Amino acid sequence: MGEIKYNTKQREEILELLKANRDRCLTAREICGMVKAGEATVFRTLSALAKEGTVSKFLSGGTPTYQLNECGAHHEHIHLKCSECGKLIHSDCSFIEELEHHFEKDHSFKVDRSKTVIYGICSECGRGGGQKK
Amino acid sequence: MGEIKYNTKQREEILELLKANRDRCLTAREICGMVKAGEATVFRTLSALAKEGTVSKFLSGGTPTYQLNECGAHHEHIHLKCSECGKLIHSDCSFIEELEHHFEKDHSFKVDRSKTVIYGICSECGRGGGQKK
DNA sequence: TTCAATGCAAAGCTTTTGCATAAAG
DNA sequence: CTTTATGCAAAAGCTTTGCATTGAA
Repeated sequence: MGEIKYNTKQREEILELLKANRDRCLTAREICGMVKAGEATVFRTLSALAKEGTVSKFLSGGTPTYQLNECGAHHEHIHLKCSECGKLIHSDCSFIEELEHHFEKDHSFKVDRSKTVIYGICSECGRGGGQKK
Repeated sequence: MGEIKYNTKQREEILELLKANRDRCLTAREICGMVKAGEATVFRTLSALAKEGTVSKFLSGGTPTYQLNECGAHHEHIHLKCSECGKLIHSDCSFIEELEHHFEKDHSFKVDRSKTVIYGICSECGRGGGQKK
């Protein structure tokens, strides 16, 4: 299934799940558990979607995870990921442009927002001293 | 081997290898092949070093890879990684402070420099139109 | 109908673990 | 000596593949 030709329930369900979790990263395993589709289908679908650019694959705490790429390369936001609770925050503010501008101007480096993740501690965890492990 | 207490030849050799390849990402498999240490030791060492922040783990074309993080957690720089050639660039400029300040002030988000990686296309690849696949 | 996508189960990899042994301090 | 790190081999995980079957167009 290198390229997508037909639409199927399975793929739709996987996409629905990813949409419902736009702000989280899901592992392949989690997706398998949440969808009525076989493992092979999940992996095949995810890799087809990743190839298309519809989803992105990240490394979250050592484990590969997938997340909808609701933007294409041209959306005005970047991801902040909390190392404590795992939350993925979408930062939409205009600072991103400044950031891109800086790296492009001073380092000739074209930032790819869709892949970049800034790690740190989110407001909740920073305040409360962290919740989960 | 959660924490490192003793120094061993194996670990030294692994570190040497990583130093000799500061500007590349190596897979665990490659490292196994290039060092006289068992697989288990390589993995244990890499994960201990990653926990310490001495090395970073990336996802390079779908495969996890490791690379020396020649800085320590408290150094004034952030990493830029080229999605094209895989090069890891250390950006030392003061913009980092601005960046941290912004996220802390406007988003109450404490950036962790040692974990953050900004993806994009480096000057060489951007210019030449990319070299390797 | 036709051809792609699914599902299952097996195969292939990668990474982790248990335990006896070797090495560091 | 005491305690940690190593190595091996086995186990556990994750991802891919082959092939018959199902489902889309």
